[in-house]
Amino acid sequence: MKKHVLLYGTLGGAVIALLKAVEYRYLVVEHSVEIYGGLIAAVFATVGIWLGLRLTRAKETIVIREVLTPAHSAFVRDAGQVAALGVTPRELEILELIARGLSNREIGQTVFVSENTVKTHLSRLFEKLGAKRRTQAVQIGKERRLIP
Amino acid sequence: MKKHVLLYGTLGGAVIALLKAVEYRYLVVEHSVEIYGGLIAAVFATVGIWLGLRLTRAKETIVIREVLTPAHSAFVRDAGQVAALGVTPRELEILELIARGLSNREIGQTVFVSENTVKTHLSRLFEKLGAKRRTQAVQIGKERRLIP
DNA sequence: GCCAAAATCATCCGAAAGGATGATGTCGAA
DNA sequence: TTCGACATCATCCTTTCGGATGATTTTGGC
Repeated sequence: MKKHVLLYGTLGGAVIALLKAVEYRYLVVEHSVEIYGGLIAAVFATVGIWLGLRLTRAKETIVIREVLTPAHSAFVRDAGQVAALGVTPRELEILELIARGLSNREIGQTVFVSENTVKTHLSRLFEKLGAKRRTQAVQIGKERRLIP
Repeated sequence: MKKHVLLYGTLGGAVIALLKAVEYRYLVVEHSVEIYGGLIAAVFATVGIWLGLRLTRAKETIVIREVLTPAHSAFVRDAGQVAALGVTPRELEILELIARGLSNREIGQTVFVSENTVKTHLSRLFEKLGAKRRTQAVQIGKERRLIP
């Protein structure tokens, strides 16, 4: 949370500084309140939404997903297996993305972490699943009903 | 999304109107830019975060639609897809082994060909399926009913 | 506030995978 | 017999994976 506070502080400061600088140089000051107000509002609304999204991002992976495959019933994650293997939510999330065929880099980009982080998650996951390769991890994951 | 735009518009208008009203009555106009900027920033950041939270919360309320086809029916390879993509039997065979999590070397050993051969089969397969990685090939293969 | 689990990131290094290309060999159809 | 599809193998080179290790930061409970 500290990071966020800092972020806001800095951002606010920057915006205000920018406004001051601009005010005395290029823009007419008439009706500036509306203009600047709108500007600030827009910027902070954007940042706010972004932040809000980030805050809750992947809060819980317990969401049950439905599959379009017309041959199988709804997927229900086997919580027992998850607990027995000690697989964390993040690891599950990444396993799913691997099953979708993403590379480590792509996974990092979609969940907003570095490729390195993805790799460490994977290392641990492999160990927990007893897998030597990502394809094997996917196979085991499906077998144990960790992923659809 | 229209609702959000409207919401923001109205809110922005309200805030600015409020500011105007206040400006001419109670507050000193000196340094008002900073004060109002901060105010607007705070308000919109809050609203933004709140909105962001709402957005993701809604996303988590995923509905579970489901098809009621009987449990596992035997797998039937989609010959049409196979023909359409021009995938050869050997390539299919290897794709299945990949889906089981085998490495190229292991596949070569189980099918009695060299690792190099496996690789060329795979290269062609990837091209036909439009896959960049083996995991992706497996995903596509399952999707198109080339493999169970 | 403190602690443990989870998540984050990095670096080094070897192994595996993937791309590009060329060369045989086999077999069935034209 | 010639041609084309399929299968086989190789070499060179780049990218991606995965293992090992160490470290910091968040976070949830107590």
